[in-house]
Amino acid sequence: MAKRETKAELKARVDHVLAALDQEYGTEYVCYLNHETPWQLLIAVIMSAQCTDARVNIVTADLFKKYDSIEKFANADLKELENDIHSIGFYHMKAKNIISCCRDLVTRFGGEVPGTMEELTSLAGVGRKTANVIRGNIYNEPSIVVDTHVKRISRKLGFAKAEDPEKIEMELMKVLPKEHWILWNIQIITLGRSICFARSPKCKECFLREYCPSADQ
DNA sequence: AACTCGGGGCA
DNA sequence: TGCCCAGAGTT
Repeated sequence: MAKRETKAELKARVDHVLAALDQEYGTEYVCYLNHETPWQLLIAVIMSAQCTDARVNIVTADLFKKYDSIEKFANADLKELENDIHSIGFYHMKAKNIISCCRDLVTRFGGEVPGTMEELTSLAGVGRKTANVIRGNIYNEPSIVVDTHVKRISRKLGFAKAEDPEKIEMELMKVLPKEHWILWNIQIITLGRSICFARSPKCKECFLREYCPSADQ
């Protein structure tokens, strides 16, 4: 952008971007992580930190057969669980956090996954990103999931300029219509995996090209 | 704010 | 080989 755009201009551009995302990816909401229950989603998201959903899904297929309840995880042997999730990386910390998290779910929350940011982030291995996935998916709360894709693409589109994920969240809350938040998250992640790569993005093929100040060419 | 944890994918 | 990747915890 040559000159600073006004709030009205930004809002108009946001609307165009949302419409383009809807047209390209559709409005059907799909969660990438395999889960049948809230606690399974929680554990899957904890494991998804810094690795792809596809790899998490490979692990969870067997994992949720072996550990078919929160209590099984809460009483799991650390070394054994580490081995069970060995292929996803950061397995030591994640295994330790999963056990600690599930013990808390049993002792503090009656075996249920809580729904507030404070409660969720008090659990081991759960930060704002994971908490917002749960709030959005399980509790249908308006929640912006700021991962590296959302962070990068929000910066490129000029929707948020902060570096701190929590501040990005706040900036996006001001810009985006909240009924779109969950869908927007999924669409942005899809865009990030298919076109808007961190390195060598395919701007020429991007359907948001005309709305993106950072597009090449 | 910087550092650590980690294996898999890909050039 | 080297570099990147859907984060969170600790100092």
